[in-house]
Amino acid sequence: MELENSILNFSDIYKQHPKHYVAVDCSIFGYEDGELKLLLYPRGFEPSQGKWSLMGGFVQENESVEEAAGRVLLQTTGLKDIFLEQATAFSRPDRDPGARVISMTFVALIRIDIHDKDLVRESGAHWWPVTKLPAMIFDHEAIVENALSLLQQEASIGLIGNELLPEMFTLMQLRNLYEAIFQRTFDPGNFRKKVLSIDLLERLNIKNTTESKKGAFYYKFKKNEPGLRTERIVKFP
Amino acid sequence: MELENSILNFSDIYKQHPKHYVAVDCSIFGYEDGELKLLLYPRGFEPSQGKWSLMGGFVQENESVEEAAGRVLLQTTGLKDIFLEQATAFSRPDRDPGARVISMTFVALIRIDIHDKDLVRESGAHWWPVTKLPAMIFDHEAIVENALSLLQQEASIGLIGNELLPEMFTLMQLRNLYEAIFQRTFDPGNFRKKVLSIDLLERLNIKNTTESKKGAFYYKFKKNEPGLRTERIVKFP
DNA sequence: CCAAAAGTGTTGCTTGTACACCCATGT
DNA sequence: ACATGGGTGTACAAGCAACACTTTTGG
Repeated sequence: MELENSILNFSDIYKQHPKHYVAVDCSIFGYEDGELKLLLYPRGFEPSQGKWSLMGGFVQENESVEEAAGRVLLQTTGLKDIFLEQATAFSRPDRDPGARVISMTFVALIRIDIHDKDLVRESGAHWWPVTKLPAMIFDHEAIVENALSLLQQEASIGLIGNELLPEMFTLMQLRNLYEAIFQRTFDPGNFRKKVLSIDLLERLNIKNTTESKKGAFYYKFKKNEPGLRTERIVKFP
Repeated sequence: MELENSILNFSDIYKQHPKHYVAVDCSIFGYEDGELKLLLYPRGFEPSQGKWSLMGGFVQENESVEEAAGRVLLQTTGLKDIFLEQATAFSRPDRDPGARVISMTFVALIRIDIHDKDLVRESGAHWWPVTKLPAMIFDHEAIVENALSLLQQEASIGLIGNELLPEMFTLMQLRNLYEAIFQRTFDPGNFRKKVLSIDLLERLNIKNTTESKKGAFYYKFKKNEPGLRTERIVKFP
């Protein structure tokens, strides 16, 4: 981070260099009605007014980029302790026409069923199916593309769903989530066997009878399991 | 990146927020004498004088973080078009006691045999085997740990070596590289079959006779191959 | 009864892994 | 001759994918 330069004293070495706005932009994913969705906000001012934007904010003096992202998520969804993962930094000097802003991007997964819907609604935000995304400002489309492939990466080496599904879910719902993430189908029998083979789910003695005649057992994620991101769930690519 | 706020005009929205020093820190890996090595620089001034440091620099106004990393690499190794991959941002507000600096980190792979050895030597830099790294400044040890696991990730889903080995190499050398990266042994026969099964290497009609009695064919990476990071080379973890 | 999902079982193929075995040759 | 790595083959296990089949029950 620092070239040695013994003529300069301590603080001069930093002062030689420019400072930058650093933003965090979050690709917030949720799952609803069998679709993977992304939360976007309408930009309220020019340029690009009316275009859609990822939720973001600026990094302040006293916080890490992770803390900034958590703060933004709390402000916009009312949720604490959200699943957050650092993605790629986007930093082309001209990416934001308003100023030179370096953006650290994040993938956030939230359960649509428990977030603060009023908070989201009054900001004009909208959940967009990832298959039908609107035009976005700046390079946000590239950011989302990057976030999506990171999400697929995650879902392929570990079982995700704890962060996106309701507390209880059927294996069909979990499979539908994976089908939404990978935009392909999975064999129901094989998917079931694979998922149950890693010992991460716990079967409840309750059945969901609304989605099938026979009724399917609900499952939930075991507590205190170290999630082990080491099992291959699906082949990817 | 921006909350709507129609009272404020365009540029005020940015001016409300603080700016930050943004650094790039590169974990520069090379391969030599059967060992994976990391290039470190002695810090020339207090605090932490004498401790070792990753090579880094500050992001300037007119460059992306990738360009900044490339510039730093060129200045320190004399090499252009180095393999560079974004790793994680480190941003704890107190990570650098000199000032609040957000560091974007990179993994760089270079061929030790062709870099500018004089340039490196006169800066006091040293190639450290990754198994015997010295104490480093700030959070650089965490940065290196992160870089190492990213390197393993890369090596497990794609065939690396083009960036670390000489133009021509034997399969034993390639295997030794992988053994250095993963700190484990691989079965020579199985490794050979796996590596050759993805059609990325080209056998030359030259043999290396210095490392074995029988002599082993040299191989090189095929040109213009899209490197396809999609094949599993080794199981990881 | 039929459709539709739940759940289990079977089979064949691919891949990984351990290891045997011959080859070539410098010492 | 023998130790060493080069290179190939084999045999077994694990994982994956395709799909058959049985169960349950609402319409």
